[in-house]
Amino acid sequence: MKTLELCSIEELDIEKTFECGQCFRWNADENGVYWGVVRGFPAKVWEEDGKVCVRSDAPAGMWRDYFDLDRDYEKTTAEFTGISEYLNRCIEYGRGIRILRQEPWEAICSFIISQCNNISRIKGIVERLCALYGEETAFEGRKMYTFPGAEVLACATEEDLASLRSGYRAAYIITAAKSVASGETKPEELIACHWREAEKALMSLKGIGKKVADCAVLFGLYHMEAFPVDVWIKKALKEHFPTDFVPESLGPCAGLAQQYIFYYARSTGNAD
DNA sequence: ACGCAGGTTCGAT
DNA sequence: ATCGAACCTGCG
Repeated sequence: MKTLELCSIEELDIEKTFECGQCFRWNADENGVYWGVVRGFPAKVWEEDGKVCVRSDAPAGMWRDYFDLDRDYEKTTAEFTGISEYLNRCIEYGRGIRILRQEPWEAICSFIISQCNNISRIKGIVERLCALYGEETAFEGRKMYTFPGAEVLACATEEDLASLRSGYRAAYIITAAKSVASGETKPEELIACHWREAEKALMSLKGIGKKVADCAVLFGLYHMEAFPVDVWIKKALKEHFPTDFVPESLGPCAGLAQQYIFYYARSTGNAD
């Protein structure tokens, strides 16, 4: 077990990053310390003396990758700064957010669950899923669970998943799990190919439409071009962007812009 | 109580 | 192509 000083709190704002809606398994305790499990490793993350610290057994280098720390966000953000006053405000408001490089299957499965749900319920379902089918690992006196692999869920039936209370999404989870477990869907290939290809492949699965596919492509397959459009983004686009706006105009990291807009729109609209 | 929540599918025009 | 309704569940 080791503690790492990861980066400055300017480079990474853990609260914004974990609460902006891109992930569902990081939870803050009463001290503002975040607990989660990444790629099988339980961990906690906190701020101390202007630094972000992380404690875990994960191999060196994993956290820089997970938090996308080798990308220059100032430079990336500059690509879509100045396009509109509104977008500038979103960028300013979301400064410190980083796009997490989540596990492919976890992202696919989590965003299937996210459809037509609010964040607290999504988190509840995901937590029950991990407790039921993930591996238990002890960490600083807490029981934590890994995200179950597709091969495990591929063997489950809808009845098996009933206790998750995921509703009609249970069938979608199983379909996707079977596709990944059988090798019909190969996440590594979807990471390597063009993001439109990955989007198309995911959309061929039942229960995955454009929005869920784009979330998985952005957060789990690391294609920063993807620009998921949900009700909040739709509303923001309608109210603050020209009618002929296309996400491609934001450049190769449109997905980051999406997350700034989403976070701002949701935080200032209402929220759960 | 009853509509709605980070959508998607299916059947009817 | 486009348009609703239906789909589980739970929270306000």
